[in-house]
Amino acid sequence: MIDVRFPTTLQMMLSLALAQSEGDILLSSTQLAEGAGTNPTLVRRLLPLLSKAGLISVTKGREGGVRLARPAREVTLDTIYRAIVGDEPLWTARENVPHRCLVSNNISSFFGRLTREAEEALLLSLSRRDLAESLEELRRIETCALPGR
Amino acid sequence: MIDVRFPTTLQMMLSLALAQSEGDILLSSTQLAEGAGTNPTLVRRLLPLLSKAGLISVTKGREGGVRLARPAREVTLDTIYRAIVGDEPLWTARENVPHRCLVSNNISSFFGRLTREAEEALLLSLSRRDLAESLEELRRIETCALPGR
DNA sequence: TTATTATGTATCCAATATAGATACATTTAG
DNA sequence: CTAAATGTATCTATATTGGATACATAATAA
Repeated sequence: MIDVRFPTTLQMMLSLALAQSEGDILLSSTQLAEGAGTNPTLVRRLLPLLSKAGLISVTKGREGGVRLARPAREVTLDTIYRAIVGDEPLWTARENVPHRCLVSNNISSFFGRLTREAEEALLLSLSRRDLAESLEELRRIETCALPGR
Repeated sequence: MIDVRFPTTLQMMLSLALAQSEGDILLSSTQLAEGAGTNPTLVRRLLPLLSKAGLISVTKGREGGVRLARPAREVTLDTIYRAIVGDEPLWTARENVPHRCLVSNNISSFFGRLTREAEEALLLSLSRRDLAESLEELRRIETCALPGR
């Protein structure tokens, strides 16, 4: 099964940014799930990760729900990625490689370095966008997609 | 199950680069598999991808085997990644997201752009290393790991 | 020509990770 | 106290990968 946690979380965060811009509205896990085309359980599994990272603020109980914990402009997409993925490296090498030659002896260290470098490049790319800017991009996309007349 | 095709392929390519530097030696899928801690079947599933990408040259039949098709200096790691991963995007968004609002209407386009950008950054990072340079790095790692006296 | 020894593939099974569904404990506002 | 939200546990279905076996195909040595 394909891992859709990052795209799903990103859509949740964009929905929260939109709700914030429309007057600090709280969204429930059910509403977030319907918007993202998934079910409330998955949303409720993701919320604590975002909450621990300080990106959202969650209120339990009646009249509770979810909102962004910071202005949309201050939430860059790399922090969302990190909140969901955690310490998991982008790529994982095979374990139990026998040590027999220059390559097999040191592939693990080498691959670790390579992975960290690539990850850094990836996160830097994500850090160039924030939620507010992304909402603007969504608006531009919607405008472009309108049928011409 | 964790996907180890890229790390495995990278190790195979490094082994081939080492074999090349030691006198254009051919390696069999069995030898490559033993070095990488896997089985010949997986290696033989990966070889055609590298071959189609023009990175290796494979000879069937008795006395056959695998060698690099180009000098190690001219094989950058991004081409290896592309050969194995193909067109598969780095991240895949969920399908069947209902179109109901600014976010859900346009998330698919937005996420596609984001993914392509991140992928580009990733490949650029990989393109900074080639196989020859990587062998040198393996040698440096091995030297550093020697116990001091 | 024949035996040997490579790769290329098909097939099957096992292991693993994620998504989805249900249920229920916990928390909080009214 | 009730209603309604999140937090979590558990189970199942599904998809993907890796490993094993077998065999077709190809090419070389003898």
